[in-house]
Amino acid sequence: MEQDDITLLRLSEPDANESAAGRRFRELHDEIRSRISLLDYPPGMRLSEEALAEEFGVSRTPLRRVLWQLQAEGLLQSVQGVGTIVTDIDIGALYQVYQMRMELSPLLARLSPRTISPQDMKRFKVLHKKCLELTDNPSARGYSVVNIATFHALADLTTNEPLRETMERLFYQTARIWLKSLTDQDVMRECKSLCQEVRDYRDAACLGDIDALAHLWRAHTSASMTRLQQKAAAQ
Amino acid sequence: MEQDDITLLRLSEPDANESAAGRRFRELHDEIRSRISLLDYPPGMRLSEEALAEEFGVSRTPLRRVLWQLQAEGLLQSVQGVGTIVTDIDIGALYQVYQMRMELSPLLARLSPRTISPQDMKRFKVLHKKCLELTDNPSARGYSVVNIATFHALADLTTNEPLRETMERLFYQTARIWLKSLTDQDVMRECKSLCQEVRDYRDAACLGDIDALAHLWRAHTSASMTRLQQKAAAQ
DNA sequence: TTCAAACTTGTTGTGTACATCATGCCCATC
DNA sequence: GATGGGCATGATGTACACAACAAGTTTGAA
Repeated sequence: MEQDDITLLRLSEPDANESAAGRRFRELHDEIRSRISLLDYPPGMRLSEEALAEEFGVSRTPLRRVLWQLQAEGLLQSVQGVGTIVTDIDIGALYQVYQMRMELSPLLARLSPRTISPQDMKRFKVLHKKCLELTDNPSARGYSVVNIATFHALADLTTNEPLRETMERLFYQTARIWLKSLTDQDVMRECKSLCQEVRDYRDAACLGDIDALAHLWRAHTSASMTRLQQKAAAQ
Repeated sequence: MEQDDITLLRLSEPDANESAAGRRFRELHDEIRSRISLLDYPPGMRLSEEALAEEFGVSRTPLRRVLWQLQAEGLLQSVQGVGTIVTDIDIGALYQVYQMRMELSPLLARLSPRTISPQDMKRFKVLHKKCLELTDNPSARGYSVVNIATFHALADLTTNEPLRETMERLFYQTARIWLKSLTDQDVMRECKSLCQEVRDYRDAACLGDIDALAHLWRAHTSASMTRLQQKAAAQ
């Protein structure tokens, strides 16, 4: 599955007239963002600029640009003398982001939607296949990989760049929260839930019904938020 | 009016536990963003990192962080060997941003709105007074100052940070477009239009009706877009 | 024994020299 | 006179040394 992880997660296609520096920046950004989202770098962890720079074979300067970008996106927080810390998110901010996401998802079908192509249908079919594999062998990390890939499959259905960028920004602010403090039982339940969700998307996509896709997305986002709130209240 | 410019435009309040570096970054960012929005740095202009660093009394390193941020916000574009260029915006991207902004403005009243305080009412009253002064002595720059301040007065009515940040980001992507290629007649007409717009906001604010404010905002944003399209079609 | 001050260590922030690249000018050549 | 190549110039990109700062550790005296 590791090879598929890459094809599922590496989604920002290189621009034709992108400079070498620009490409490296984007690759580093996506890589570190993945690690944060998959809890390789859990909230509260301190990252070392020097260690990361050495690992990626660059000096601190270009790496710091990446960390600043992730700080602007709300995933990192740098403090002089202390370090660069992976941010946590409190329940209040989480709720605000989810509220916003629920308002944005219907826009997928309203603002410059693409017509659903056979490639799109295949993409959702592959995602559903991954989901089935996942329910046979559930894992928090595997769940997150499919969850992120599903988001990108949906977000890529609009050609409205401001909408797509905003949805991506907000999604990654909350994506890692799911993996925190999930029991094995929770993981199993969430994997099944994701499987049903992706099946719904696949069916709507095969019908070419982007309006249905958008409303399904909103419904599932809302349900996720509710489950998260119930879990938070139970603790 | 110059003194009022400052009170109108400098709106990001300093955080209590903000580091010296963080405050300097925010101040530089707001200052350069203002210059871009007010066409002190018009689209296509090449900025010199070294010259800017010298002007602000810092080295290139902290200044480059500001320029990268503005690049991420779509206001600048750096190319090695050429320079840092103030971006222009094509009609297609402009339309996409406006579509998005029209969908976001109604959310002002739906996502965590504040109750309108006497300070808010006073803020809109002051804005309207500035508008009246502006119609007596119209200028493109004065129009833009009031326009930007009006945006912030509206955006500050929600406590939903993701919403506020997104609206701000999108607003500044299009704010400077108005000033480009406006005849004196256009400026006069737009100043009058802004005056009516702000009067509507003031009246709604004094009634404490944030729902009306949000819908007025959407309506005026839509009208602005329509006027802009008509002007583009006429050229 | 306790507590506080100094020190050590490791981090991010800043300044600066150099590398890399694009552009326009100048001059030799056709 | 036109044109193409080399070169000077100035821009951003990168690397590195050092400053500023916070936290833990040690050491000394009360």
